[in-house]
Amino acid sequence: MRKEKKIPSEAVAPLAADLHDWYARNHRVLPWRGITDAYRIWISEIILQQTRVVQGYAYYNRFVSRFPDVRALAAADDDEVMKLWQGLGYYSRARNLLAAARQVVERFGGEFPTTYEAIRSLPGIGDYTAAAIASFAYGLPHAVVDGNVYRVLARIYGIDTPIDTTEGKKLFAALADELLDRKDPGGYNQALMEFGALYCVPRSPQCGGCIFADRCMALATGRVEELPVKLGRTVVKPRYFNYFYVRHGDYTWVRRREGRDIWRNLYELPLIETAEEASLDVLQQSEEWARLFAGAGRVSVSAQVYACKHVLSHRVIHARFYVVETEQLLPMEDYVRIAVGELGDYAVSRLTEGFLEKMSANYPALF
DNA sequence: AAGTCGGGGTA
DNA sequence: TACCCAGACTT
Repeated sequence: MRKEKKIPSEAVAPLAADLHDWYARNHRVLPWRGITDAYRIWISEIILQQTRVVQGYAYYNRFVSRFPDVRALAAADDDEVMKLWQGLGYYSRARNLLAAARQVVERFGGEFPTTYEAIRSLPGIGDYTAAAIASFAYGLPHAVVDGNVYRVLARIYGIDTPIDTTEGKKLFAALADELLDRKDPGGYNQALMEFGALYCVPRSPQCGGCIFADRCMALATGRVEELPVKLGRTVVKPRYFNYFYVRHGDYTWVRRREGRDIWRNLYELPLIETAEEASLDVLQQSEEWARLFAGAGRVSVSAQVYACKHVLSHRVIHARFYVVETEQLLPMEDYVRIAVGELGDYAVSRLTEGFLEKMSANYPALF
């Protein structure tokens, strides 16, 4: 029989009273705070998934300005939504956002759902986001558990169960629910997260003046820097992308990325991905090259004009860019021909954006 | 339970 | 560098 792991939360004075007091004195003023519009709260929560406030701030303002309500978003063009999301990362959020807006219109008559279960059923909304919307917009008693909550609770209660395990997730969810202030779930949730974001920070928190210094197990045992525990192994795999900025007159070519891969629904230049670093010579002898430039006539290729390592959380992309001018107008299967000036209308990855910026700075004649 | 999906900030 | 950020979804 396994020993029941019970966190003795009764042994620690409840956090709510001190938390509310701290929040009143220290919280940031943000456009999605102090409102009850579930639509705007939802937009902010999706944008802020795995994203810092400073990074998402401008995106939020642009989004709610362009799409003031759920019906406006539901009617939006897919590419425009991707363009608004460009540079923010985790693009499935944008795709799910649009899909969810359309479901709100179809399933709920255009009114954002008002129960936890209904909210949770929308694409892109998991346990955290459903609890956030339900408590902030409707005052429903659901505890949020995000990275901040894991950290604050792990430290105060001295919990070293890894947070990225099923056991850890269940344990913290149960504790957060037990601690939730039922009189003000939304205010309590926001305060707990804000406390983690501003004060109980991952590294070098100033525990000296902490409002919980008298009851923090981690501080008492000198384990503040060790908690929370995460198993997390980040294996970074390399990929090799060879891009071609193809020109014929004022035309160039782009393609929308499809399939289960990074940057789905974003646009990119003609690409040959290789299993390892490849020279231009090798690329020119490949089948992909032949297929790409079939019917191009004489093809003149620049030397590599731009190269970089694009680092993602679990990938490092070794990218090389070349400029190609073709004698004939290309058929270029899979790619769409556009005027060079229209490049800016298409949502692209930060990698491609970086190349385009570099090009327009160094070779303005090509743009 | 493990893998995938971005980009940027911080020590 | 390594870790983290108002996580969700797929396999």
